[in-house]
Amino acid sequence: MEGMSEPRWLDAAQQRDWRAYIEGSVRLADLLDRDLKAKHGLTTAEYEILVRLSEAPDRRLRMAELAEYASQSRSRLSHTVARLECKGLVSRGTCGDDKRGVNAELTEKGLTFLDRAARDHVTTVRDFFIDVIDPEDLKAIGRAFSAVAERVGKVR
Amino acid sequence: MEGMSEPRWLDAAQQRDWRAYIEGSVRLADLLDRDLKAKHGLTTAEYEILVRLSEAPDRRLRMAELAEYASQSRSRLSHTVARLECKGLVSRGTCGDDKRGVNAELTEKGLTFLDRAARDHVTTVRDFFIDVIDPEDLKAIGRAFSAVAERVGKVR
DNA sequence: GAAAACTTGTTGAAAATTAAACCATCCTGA
DNA sequence: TCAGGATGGTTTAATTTTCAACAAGTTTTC
Repeated sequence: MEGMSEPRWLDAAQQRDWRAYIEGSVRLADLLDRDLKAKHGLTTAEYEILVRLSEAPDRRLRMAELAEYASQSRSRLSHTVARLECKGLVSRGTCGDDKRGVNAELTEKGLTFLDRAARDHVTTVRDFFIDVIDPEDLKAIGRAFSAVAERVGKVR
Repeated sequence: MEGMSEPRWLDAAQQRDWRAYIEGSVRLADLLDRDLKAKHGLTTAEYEILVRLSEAPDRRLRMAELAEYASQSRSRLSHTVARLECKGLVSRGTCGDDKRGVNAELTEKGLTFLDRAARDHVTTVRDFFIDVIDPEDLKAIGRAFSAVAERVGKVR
């Protein structure tokens, strides 16, 4: 089966849009990273974990679920939660029914820490993303990336 | 100046769109990374460098420019180009006028290697991004992220 | 024309991420 | 019931990225 067919290349406009997306998203991610690190000593990955935990019932989730919500591999999550535990922002405990399971829980300290970080973060997101984009275009982004997430999800 | 004013939080729709973007973009990036690595042993960062070089006059650029085009720090670029040089895909030489300058150049081998990788890559981009998105929404993404890139650019 | 200030690119170590091996627990079916 | 296989999570090692310090070259300033 080595009859490699000619790929359908992107047309000029698609190419331009795709490139714009790559450049914009990389630069934005870098900025958010630096911002979060400078002001609160947090990685974006760490921040994401704190957010998901804060929204969970009892501010607690099993590692596997947390990994899913935060779009991280389990291995990565283990390392990152270990770091957050050192900082006292998260604590780990076994979960009742399944003895393999581990629950990560946001500590009191973690919650107040997150509150502060979230304020700054949302301001930056606004400054460099939301406020720069036409509201209709933002909706389009929501639609588009929901579709992408779903499409990619099927293959994981 | 510690009169921290209340941040303007995102409204429900903005929140939803922002989250969708984060999730979709992270999952897409992961997928593209894995795909490129599995099929060609390349990082996305490495791939990006090869692409920029291939488009430059004489397939050659100064490190600083390359860093700019590929949205990478100079340090990171140094390391990455070193790796690519080991693989024989890129070569480095001093540049004439400014003795501090270093030119990175795509080798013949690098070019043919990139050709193959690009085929597969564009196919995956199509499968999981372009073809999943309404054409009008893609245009919106182009507009929006151009604006974001410009906005972020000003602050670097 | 020389000192100060800045730019370019690299380096080495620390931090983070990925990949693969691993252990313990849980589930399934014969 | 118990053997085989799957699942959940951690761990170790390899790879990649970041951070800070640096050497060498250029520009500015006086």
